[in-house]
Amino acid sequence: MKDMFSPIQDRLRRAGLRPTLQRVALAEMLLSKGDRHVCAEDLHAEARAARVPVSLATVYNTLNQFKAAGLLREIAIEGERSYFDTNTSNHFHFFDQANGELLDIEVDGVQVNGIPEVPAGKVIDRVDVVVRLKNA
Amino acid sequence: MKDMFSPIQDRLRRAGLRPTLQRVALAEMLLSKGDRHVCAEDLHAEARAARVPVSLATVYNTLNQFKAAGLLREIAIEGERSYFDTNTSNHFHFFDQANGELLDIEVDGVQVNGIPEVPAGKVIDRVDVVVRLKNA
DNA sequence: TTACATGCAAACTGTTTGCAAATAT
DNA sequence: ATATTTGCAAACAGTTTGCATGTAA
Repeated sequence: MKDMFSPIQDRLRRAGLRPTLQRVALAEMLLSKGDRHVCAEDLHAEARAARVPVSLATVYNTLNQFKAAGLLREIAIEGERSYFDTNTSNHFHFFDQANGELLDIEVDGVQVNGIPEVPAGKVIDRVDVVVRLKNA
Repeated sequence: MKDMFSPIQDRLRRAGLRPTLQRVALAEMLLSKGDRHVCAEDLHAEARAARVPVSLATVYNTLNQFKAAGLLREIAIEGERSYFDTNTSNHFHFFDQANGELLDIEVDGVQVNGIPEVPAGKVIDRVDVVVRLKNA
């Protein structure tokens, strides 16, 4: 049984990241229970609540490393904190301005048409769509 | 001639803001030369260069007041600084990730179709579209 | 004359970093 | 054994605020 590694450990290794206690724990929380939208502070609190010994600085560093490795995506929402999305596939967001909540919109069926020509020497990396909601 | 006020002064007054020296100068720079995308630091530098006596704190306060008054709009781009857009009409943006530049996309012809039903009790406030560019 | 606006410096928030101790390979 | 990672506290950037001074009405 000595070569049994968890899928999370393998995934970190493949991303070039050593599967340390903290990284495995954070990756487990982020990547194994469906799509999530987290900020550093929240994830840190959650980790501490789960008795994972990790500092806030390490949570920040880890989120950035995961983002650089393509395991997470940063969401562009104006405001104080940075948010990260565990869904790295092509999709859009509802943003509830009343409570700051984020919801995924699966991209099937959503289309953006009529985007004008991009400036010379540039190509489209991706298109972000945020549907801002307010109370009715 | 005693009732000759500049259009900018009137506009501030109508927004419930006293047309002080600083506010008039900033409004002039922002609202009278076409659409602009500015951050506080840049606007402050520009004002100082134009010999307008204004502190950075006042630039921040003024941008927030103008935003609250609907004279400006904040743009949701992840990153360090906040950006404000003098174009408050319905439009989208190109965001050049290589240099952080923003460009307006006029909304004529651009359409977003197939947005799913919004959660109960909520309505769409507006839809933000950011087309992220990278070098070809 | 009175309420509001400004400037300054200090406070604050979210985030990053330097360095010594701990851990993965 | 060695390179990497961690934690802590200090540093940092952008932004906001408290208070005394100045200005608009």
